[in-house]
Amino acid sequence: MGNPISGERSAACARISKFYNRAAWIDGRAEEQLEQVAGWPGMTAVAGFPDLHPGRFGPVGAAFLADRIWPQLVGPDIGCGMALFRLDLPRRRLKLDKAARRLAVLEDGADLHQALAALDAAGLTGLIGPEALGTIGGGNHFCEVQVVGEVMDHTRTDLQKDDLCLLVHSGSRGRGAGIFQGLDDSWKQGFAAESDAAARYLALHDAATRWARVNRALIASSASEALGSEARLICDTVHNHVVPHSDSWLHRKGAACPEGGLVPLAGSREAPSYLLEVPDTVSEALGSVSHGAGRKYDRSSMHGRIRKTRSDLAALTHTRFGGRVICGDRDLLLEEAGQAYKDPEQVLQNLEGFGIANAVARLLPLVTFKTMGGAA
DNA sequence: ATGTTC
Repeated sequence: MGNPISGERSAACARISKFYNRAAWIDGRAEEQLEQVAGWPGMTAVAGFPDLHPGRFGPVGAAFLADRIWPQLVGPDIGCGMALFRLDLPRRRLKLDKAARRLAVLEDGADLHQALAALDAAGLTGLIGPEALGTIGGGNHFCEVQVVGEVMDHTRTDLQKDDLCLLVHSGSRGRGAGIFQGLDDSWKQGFAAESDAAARYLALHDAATRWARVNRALIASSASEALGSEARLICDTVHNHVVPHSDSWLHRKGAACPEGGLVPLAGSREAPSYLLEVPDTVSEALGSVSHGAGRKYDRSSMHGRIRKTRSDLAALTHTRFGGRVICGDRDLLLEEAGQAYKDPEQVLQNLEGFGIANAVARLLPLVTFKTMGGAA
């Protein structure tokens, strides 16, 4: 593996670099999307990562460099990302069922005073309100208590085996979706970088991205307080955004932007997550890396893959690691089952094989909090 | 993804 597998399909098509090999599980429709987007006007480089899977407006698990701004390549959940924290709590003091019950406070969101103070500290007062701040949301979002199973690289972390961590995956909730839906039709051809439309979008996008980061911090704060602990940030990495990059615009869709050279790779409730270090030495990767295992099966097909008897559904709330899953929404419970996701070990193997990431620590899921309610 | 989707 050494170099990314790249191909130039036509003069008008951006260079496509694929950071996965034949051993990776890649849906053919996602590759078609990758190739389609590479042909969009002004597209200069595209990178596909091993968590690649089909999305609504384009593939997820990819980064796109263009001379203009394409809001659909960021998608509705502007600023969505993953934040990893170390919990100041010995593993022996974590009782899974008790912890699972206590995490129900996440349903309420952040305390209003705390939310307003956090928004103010982020310079968002007057730009964006506190509503829904501190809530996880739906879909693939979660707040998960994890235990360090192994540290592979002690030079990049002070985490130790058996330390507890918190991995928070959430975004800008209704904010990003509102910004995206509020755009007029001109976005379909992309926004010229110097246009007023681009400036308006970017101002809203940047505020939503900062709000999402505050959201993840407040989720971690509520969760750690509920567990009688404190959370110390290790890294917070955005995977849906557009930012300036070498005189162009870099769009990340389900592709993580490392922070301090680190990024969490989310596995699933039935598989390990990883803390990765990203050397950023392969320019074709566009400063990006996989954000997780990536979906293997889409949501609707999961309804046909898992039986919906009471015992089958109950089995989904306990994992092979002895972990707990809190998800009162039955549809979401099976749509997000571990088997809906690719094998993160395989994703990691590809990332390491192409030299774009190295495992620092392996993290095992203990309590995956999704939502209390929504049961049909 | 979504103060949601009859």
